[in-house]
Order: sequence, then C-alpha cells, then structure tokens
Amino acid sequence: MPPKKRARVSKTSAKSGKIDDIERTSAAGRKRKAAAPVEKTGEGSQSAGSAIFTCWLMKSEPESRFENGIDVKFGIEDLKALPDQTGCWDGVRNYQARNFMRQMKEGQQAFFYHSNCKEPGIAGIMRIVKEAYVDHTQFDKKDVHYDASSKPDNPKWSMVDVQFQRMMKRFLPLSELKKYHLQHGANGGPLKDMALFTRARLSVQPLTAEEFDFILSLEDKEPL
DNA sequence: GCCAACGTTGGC
DNA sequence: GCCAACGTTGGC
Repeated sequence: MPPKKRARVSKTSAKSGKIDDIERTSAAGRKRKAAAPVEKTGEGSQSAGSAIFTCWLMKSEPESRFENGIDVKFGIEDLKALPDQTGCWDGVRNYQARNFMRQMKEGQQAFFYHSNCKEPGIAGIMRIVKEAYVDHTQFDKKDVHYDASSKPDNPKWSMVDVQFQRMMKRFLPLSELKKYHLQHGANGGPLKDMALFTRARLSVQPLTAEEFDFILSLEDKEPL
C-alpha cells in the first residue's frame, strides 16, 4: 500500500482490447519457435501445468530516461530508498512477464537487474512481499504506462510488491554472465539456457534453482 | 545513437 | 489464422 515506485519494465501500452488477459500468453501463437521447456509455464494461464518456478530476475533501468516527459529511472538504490525498502513493480506491459509475476509467491527471491545502462547486470536481491494484484497505473492517464484498453472491471495488468534484501557482494555484469552462458552452452553448465540470453527482451523472467545458485556462487569468485 | 531481435497490431 | 508493418527492448 505504501505508494510504491515504479519499475518500468516494458512500456508499450498495449492498445487493442480484445485479448483477455489470461491467455495472451506470450509468444502469441505465431512465433513459436519451439519454446524452450522452461517457459512453457509462463505463458498461458499460470496453471499450465509445467514447471514451478521459485526464483526470478526482474529488470529495471537505473539511469534517467524520459518517456512522455516522465523519468522512468528506477534502480536498486531507488528501491532501497523507499519506506520499508519496499515498492510495487508496476508498469509491466508484456503478457509473458505479467504471467510470471502472477506465479510469484510471497517470500521468493528475485535478482534486481539493471538494464539499458552503462553497465547492465545483477545489482542485488529482493524478496517478493506481496503476490500479484491489480496494477493501478494502467488506469492512470498521467502515468507513462497508462493503458486505455484496460477497464477497471477487467484489468489486464498486475504487479507484485518487492522488498530490497541485499546488494550483491559484487555487481555481476551482463558481460560476465554472458561468458558463462557461452561457456556452458559449449561444455554444459547451469547458465546454458538462462532466459536472460534466450529471451533477451523478457523483463520478468524465471530462473531455475541451479541458475540462481550458480549466480550466487559468482559473488565469491573473481570476475571472469 | 544505432539497430537486431522480437512482440503486437490489424488488414485480409 | 496468417503475416507484413510497426513499435519496443536493450546491448553495444
């Protein structure tokens, strides 16, 4: 409830109104490139009967950028500065990302990823403190992520509340994660299928426990 | 600032 | 339901 902050994740204000929320599942049908096993879940309604995810990665921009005259900057320091170090992850306007947020459970952890900035990468860890509920910004004409096609009696977009947990012991740059991803693709390893690389534009993505743990282990290693 | 990748829209 | 055009994401 406390006014939280925004984390832009995707802007797009989708217009159109025919889709009903739930199913829009992601790749919207046509693209289907043989979906990786991993995401089968994310789409569709959440119950799609697939893997259950327990760890997440959420992207937000830590540097100022103006959209319709409004600064969409929201980095980990901004989250940390909020009352209770807690904020709502509003502004997600992509169905796959939304569906993943709807699967999140209180207490789960998510990496706070800094995107579209000088040094993209994982900055810290946060905890889901409130499960998905209606993203009020979709009805706010003044908001960057206002969505005229979404009606209060059938809201399209959801958000969760997140609380800052801690900074990474050292910032984990995208460039380093990518080296592991490539290496693991060649020789096998936990980051072989990481969504950050296989679904580059997804702003809210699931991680397997193996991916999450491997990334945590990097904190204690020398930068690659 | 560029631009590749890819999600979304809307005509047919 | 297909698919071309368009718009956005986000690394570089």
